[in-house]
Amino acid sequence: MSRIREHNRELIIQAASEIFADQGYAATKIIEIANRAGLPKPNVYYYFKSKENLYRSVIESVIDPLLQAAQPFYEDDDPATVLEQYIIAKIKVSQQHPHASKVFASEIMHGAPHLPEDIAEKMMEQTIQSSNKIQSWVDRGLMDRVDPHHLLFTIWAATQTYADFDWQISRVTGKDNLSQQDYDTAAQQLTQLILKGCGVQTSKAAKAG
Amino acid sequence: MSRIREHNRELIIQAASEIFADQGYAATKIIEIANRAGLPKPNVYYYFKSKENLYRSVIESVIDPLLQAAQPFYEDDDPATVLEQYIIAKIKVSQQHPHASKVFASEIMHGAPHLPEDIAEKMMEQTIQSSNKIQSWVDRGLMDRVDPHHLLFTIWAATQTYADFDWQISRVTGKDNLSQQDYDTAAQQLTQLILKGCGVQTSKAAKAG
DNA sequence: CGGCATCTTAACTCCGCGGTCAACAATAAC
DNA sequence: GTTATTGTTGACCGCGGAGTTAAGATGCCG
Repeated sequence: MSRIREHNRELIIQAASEIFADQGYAATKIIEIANRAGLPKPNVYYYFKSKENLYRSVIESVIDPLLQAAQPFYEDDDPATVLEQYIIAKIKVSQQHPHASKVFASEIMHGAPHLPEDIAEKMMEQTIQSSNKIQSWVDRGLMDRVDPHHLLFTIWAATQTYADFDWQISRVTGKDNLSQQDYDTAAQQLTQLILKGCGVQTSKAAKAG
Repeated sequence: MSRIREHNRELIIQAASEIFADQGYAATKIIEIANRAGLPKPNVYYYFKSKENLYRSVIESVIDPLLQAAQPFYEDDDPATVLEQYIIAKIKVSQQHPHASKVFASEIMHGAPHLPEDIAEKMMEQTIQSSNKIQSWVDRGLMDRVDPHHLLFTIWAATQTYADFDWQISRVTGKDNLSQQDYDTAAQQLTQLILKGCGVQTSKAAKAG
């Protein structure tokens, strides 16, 4: 893989992720992507054979941050710690990968017609693990008797909303872009809401001991 | 407006809202809408002059339930009552108007390019009213010092997710469609989460007295 | 330099979909 | 009945965007 190839593929994927996020798959024109990348249209076809292929490359290029966010569930067993870290990680994804988040959201809203099955499975696997862990906390009396699935749905929705519905959020807050402080506030308030709302025993002792 | 006209317009709008929700604006073909409505394509153009016009009609046909959901904020002043009723109403919209919800979500995700400004303003107005009310509860010590905007974002996201991301929810829960019971559980758990999580004084006394 | 691979570009094809039209059928008005 | 209005239909047009091609430019080895 030559330097030029690598470089141009990156340019194109970056441009594509922005435009796919902005307009959705069907409304996106290859020439727009080419223009944003500063390249002629046939180059896009030279490096990626088709629009669909490019789209899949975009999705694949951004899976990692999305999957990484679930790490806290594998690294600890204290509900307060895990849930807090998970929420922070999720909001960070929305903040740092807004395009990726939107492409994914749009994809899932329309029934995930392009999502490779192995990726869908990986995410499903993570979900099962996370649910089981939450259930175990419930069983051990470390938090209220919540339904793990509904809890996850709420966390996903509340964290992703900062990327997916940024237009709405801009309008309501009156800011074109949220500041670091805004994201911190969001994460902190949501953490508080979830922990307190689920009656999580915030036992730092459990971690220290 | 003749009977036939009224009837066919309804058929088309119903079909259109399903397909727009399913595929998004750009990916939707008029002939698909016509087929689902059981009419030839030119009829769609006879009753609605253009695709864009039809799309706007779809949006307008479903504004009411969306706006109605905010009623609880105007009918009461007890935080526990209002928030509970609001969450129930919002989830009911997701349950009863899944297509409408999706069309709106998709529209907003892409920067609301087709949303009539007067509708956007109405929603903005509601948001301001709701925020102010929440702020007044905070000021009166009826709940924790939460940021009203972030609280609303969370409620919106968590309630809409049951319509917008139904594919994901189906996969995780293993059910093609959620039952009435599932929606009730979701509403009840989310209410509990929000009320407890925001330290809302659940004073039925305030209402009775 | 020469010779090979990689990259770039303008000009092109193809086709699907938004939108139209003109003739026809059905209904309503009298 | 006659006429006017409304509704239906198949065949059509034009555009714009996905994808192609073939020639030329550029880099990359000796």
